[in-house]
Amino acid sequence: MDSNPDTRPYHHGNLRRVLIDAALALVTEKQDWAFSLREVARRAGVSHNAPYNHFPQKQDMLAAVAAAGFERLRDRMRAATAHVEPATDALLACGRAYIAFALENPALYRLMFGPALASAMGPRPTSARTAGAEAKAVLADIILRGGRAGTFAVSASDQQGQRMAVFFSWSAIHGVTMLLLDGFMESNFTADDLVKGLERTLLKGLTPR
Amino acid sequence: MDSNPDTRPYHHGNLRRVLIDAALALVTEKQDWAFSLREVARRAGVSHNAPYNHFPQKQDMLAAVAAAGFERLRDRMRAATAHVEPATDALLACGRAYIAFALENPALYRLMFGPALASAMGPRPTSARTAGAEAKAVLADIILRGGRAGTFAVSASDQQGQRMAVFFSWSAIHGVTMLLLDGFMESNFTADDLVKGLERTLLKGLTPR
DNA sequence: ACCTGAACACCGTTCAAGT
DNA sequence: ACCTGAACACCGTTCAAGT
Repeated sequence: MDSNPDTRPYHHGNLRRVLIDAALALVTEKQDWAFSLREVARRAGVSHNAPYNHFPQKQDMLAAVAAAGFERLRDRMRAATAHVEPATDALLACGRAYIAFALENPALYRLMFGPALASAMGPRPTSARTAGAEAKAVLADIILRGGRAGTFAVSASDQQGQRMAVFFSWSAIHGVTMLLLDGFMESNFTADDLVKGLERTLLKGLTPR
Repeated sequence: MDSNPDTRPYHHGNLRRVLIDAALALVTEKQDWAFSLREVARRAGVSHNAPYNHFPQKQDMLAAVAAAGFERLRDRMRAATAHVEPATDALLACGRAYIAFALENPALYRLMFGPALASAMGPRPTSARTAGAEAKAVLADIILRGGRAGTFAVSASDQQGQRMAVFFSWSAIHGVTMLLLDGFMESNFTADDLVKGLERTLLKGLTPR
């Protein structure tokens, strides 16, 4: 907001948030998640060392941006599926919203599943992983709902079965999304083909026989 | 081989291959695909500019390494599925070999689906994409075989249906693999759970009802 | 045709210093 | 507690020069 060095206070106040937003804007504009810390600092109007007061390493900033991406994705999934019944419809709507988000923000989506997670495979849960788990929870809600209503073949008492259903549903959506972004989907597929395939993949393992 | 500057010929002969192998070794050793061009050159015992005679940009070297990775994956898939009958067994064996490869070479697998493809989404097919298509073809072979034998519900005449089946099968395997590498799979899943889930995901959409 | 060495602009990170 | 500026080692890329 206040980028004039004469009026800008020495202590920024909420630099952390400003830096994350600047990074998000950079990723979106250049469609490349490989931004430099210095460029983000320039965007935010601070010295190239100011970020180190909020992120010990560049990797931590990447993780924060990835977390912001997961939060946006989670909100999209929630908005697309709230109060949608039956659960089969909710699951498909969730998948469509998920893919739409990735197609609108391909570089951000790659960042979310890329460097931030790759180097954070240690025991401590990074912010990115926590935010990812929240997006996953939206999917879990839908599947549990469907299980309770008898729409899906997952019993409310079989917790391991529930976890498996959630994981493999997410896998299916994530796999389609990634191969789509990577250009491995035949270009003559129509949007209808995609929805039909998603339906097949997502529901076939869940619906009672 | 001949790293002694006195006996090594001025013209290397097969520097391109040597560079790719050095990069592969670096990725494997450091478990990080973000190697530097200069480090690869040092490994190969040449000046930091020698690679530019074989790769116009660093990105092209990344693509070449990714292509080498896809070739290895393709060979693994072939070895695990050649002469395996029926097609259901071949498909599951393929999925298991695929995941095993990714777990043994996580950094390489990330590279294959990461920066090399991300920046090469233009019209011209990069070496990485071509090699990826070859790995995909192994999957396609299995599914076509199963279709002809009546094991899978894909008719030999419905080419679009075949392509969809291949794409969504690959998506399922890729999605499971990626979320696994990213640590989004519950740690209490056993190998049996994984195989069971794979079976469900891969076969439910393909087997005749 | 293939490789080298100097040079350039840029980067992540550290450190002492300012407010 | 938060930010700045100088400094260091490193990087991708270019260019003129060697063989």
